[in-house]
Amino acid sequence: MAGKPSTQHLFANVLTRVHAVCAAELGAGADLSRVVVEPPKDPSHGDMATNAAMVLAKEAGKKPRDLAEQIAVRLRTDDLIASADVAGPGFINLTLKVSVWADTLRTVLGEGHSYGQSAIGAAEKVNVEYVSANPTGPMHVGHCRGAVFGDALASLLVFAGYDVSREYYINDAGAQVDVLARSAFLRYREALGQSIGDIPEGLYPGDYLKPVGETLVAEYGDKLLTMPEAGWLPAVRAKAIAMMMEAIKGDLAALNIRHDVFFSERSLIETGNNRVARTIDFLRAKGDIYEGSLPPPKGGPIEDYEDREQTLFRATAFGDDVDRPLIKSDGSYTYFASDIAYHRDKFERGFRNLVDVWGADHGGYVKRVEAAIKAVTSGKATLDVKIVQLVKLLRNGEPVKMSKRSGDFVTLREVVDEVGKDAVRFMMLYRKNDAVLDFDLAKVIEQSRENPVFYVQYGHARGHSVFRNAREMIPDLPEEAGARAAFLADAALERLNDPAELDLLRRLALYPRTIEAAASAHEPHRIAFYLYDLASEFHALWTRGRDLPYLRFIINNDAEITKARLALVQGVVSVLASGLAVLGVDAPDEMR
RNA sequence: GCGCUCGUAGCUCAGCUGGAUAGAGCAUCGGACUUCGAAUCCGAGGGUCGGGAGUUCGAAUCUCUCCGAGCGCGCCA
Repeated sequence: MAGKPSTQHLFANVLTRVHAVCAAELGAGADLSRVVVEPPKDPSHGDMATNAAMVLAKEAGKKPRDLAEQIAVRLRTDDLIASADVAGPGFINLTLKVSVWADTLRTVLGEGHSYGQSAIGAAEKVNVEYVSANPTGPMHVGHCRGAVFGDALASLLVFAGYDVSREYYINDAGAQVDVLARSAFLRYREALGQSIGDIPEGLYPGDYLKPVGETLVAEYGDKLLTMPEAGWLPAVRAKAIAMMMEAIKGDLAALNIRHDVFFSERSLIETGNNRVARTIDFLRAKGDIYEGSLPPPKGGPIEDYEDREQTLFRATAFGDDVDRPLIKSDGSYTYFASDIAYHRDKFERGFRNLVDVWGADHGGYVKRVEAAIKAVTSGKATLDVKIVQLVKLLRNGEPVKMSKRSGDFVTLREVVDEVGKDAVRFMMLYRKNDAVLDFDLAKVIEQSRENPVFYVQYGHARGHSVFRNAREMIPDLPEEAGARAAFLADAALERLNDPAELDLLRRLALYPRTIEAAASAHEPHRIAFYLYDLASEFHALWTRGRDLPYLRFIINNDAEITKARLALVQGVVSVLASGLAVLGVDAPDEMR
């Protein structure tokens, strides 16, 4: 937010000041891009450290430590900085004035739920595509990681100032939706009282198609029975897809996941506006398409392999390993051909930043789509494909058995019903997206430190427990968060000077930085880990009050310190709620 | 065979896009409940960051090369 005070992001604020000093020292032309200000690993090194002198020494023609000392001299006059010391190979360690931390808390209280918001997105348009599960049945548990990841990433990007569109690509054009239609037609006959026996191999056997059959009866009676397949298939297919998408949207709603755009693959080839054909023409005009044959694949013998001439996209010219076919032998487009047109459509809708969230089994597909995007946008758009790895579903450490019979998979809804939306969402995000994840149905509902979902939510609830207790002493402490923050903002915050309290304040100051780093890396898991750390420090301070009564939040004969500490608790609660909201996890006021 | 991803404490994982002595949880061992809910906290031990080479002031992080695991590999989506 352009109008916000720069003090909201303490690290950015100090970096600006360091930059100014470096420019004064080296001249305005100096390249400051590698200069960073970051929290040192070792707290004895101060509050922040900068590598400025080491990065700039070569350009300045000076020894790093000498340059560091020159920069430090100037920094010492800064009104935020208490001391600046040169250390190690040329680090400048900064200790901030104690008043900075009270000011930070005032900022947290004043900004409320917008504390941590960033402007790095500069209102740029970003398209995040996620889920995109085939509309052939309800969502199963394998879908949920990408769904949660994409949704949280989108929220994170919004919080970081991007203009985000959440998109779902409906694969409603391939052979699998014809199979869906035939499967639904069987259920239609069944609903008309015909005996259909076992579902033949190759069709979808799940009971979830029974309502589709019943709906078809309600709409058509027995009229479809007399038609040839070519007669009924389009209508049955359309109805089945529509009903499957409704089911999927319901499953997603159970996880609080929504999309702005549902984009139909079929719509790309609609008569009169065949965007696949147009895209192929476009590429052909650029010379990126040719007729030729490919060497046989190496993975193993392919049945009915036939060397034939086909229409190929010159993917190798854009970094892929092999050129890719666009048209099948029956004349229809390959999935890839549609996908190129789809991504080109995103570009034409004005998106220059594209994010696709895919499952691990699509990893081999990344290079060709990246190549296609380069070709189709002349390198003007960037695509970041986030691959989410497999989820291993466990119960008490034992793998959850899935039946071999297809159609009998573990549905996403079953998992959400068993452990709750919050546990699913948090655990899906409490791991890097490209690492395999164990999801234990028994552990995620445990109420213990072992369970990070609980641990973080409990931190939030504990804060509210303090407020409830405090009302005996301060009856007019407001219930509503914003009013409470305002009520506490004028407390004597400089009395928060215990090391544990200062640690917590430093952690709060880190939040905007964490948001920006997570957003630019497209890594929402960093928020989850940050929240765990914040909750941990809060729990620690809480427990210290038991051994050291003077550290308790509520001190009966000292209203001033009590109010200051309640302000600290409010800051913690506020940031916990903010981070949890980005992840789409509830922040309860009490645990039941 | 090729491509992508991963390899960090006994186990499960972080490591802030190259920073200082690599951190948590679990497990093991030892402590703290007449409290602001101990649903928690404090402490100890435990590491050739898969091996090797390179890039530079500086590498778990970047490059190369081996080893090992997972995923994928013309007209499936």
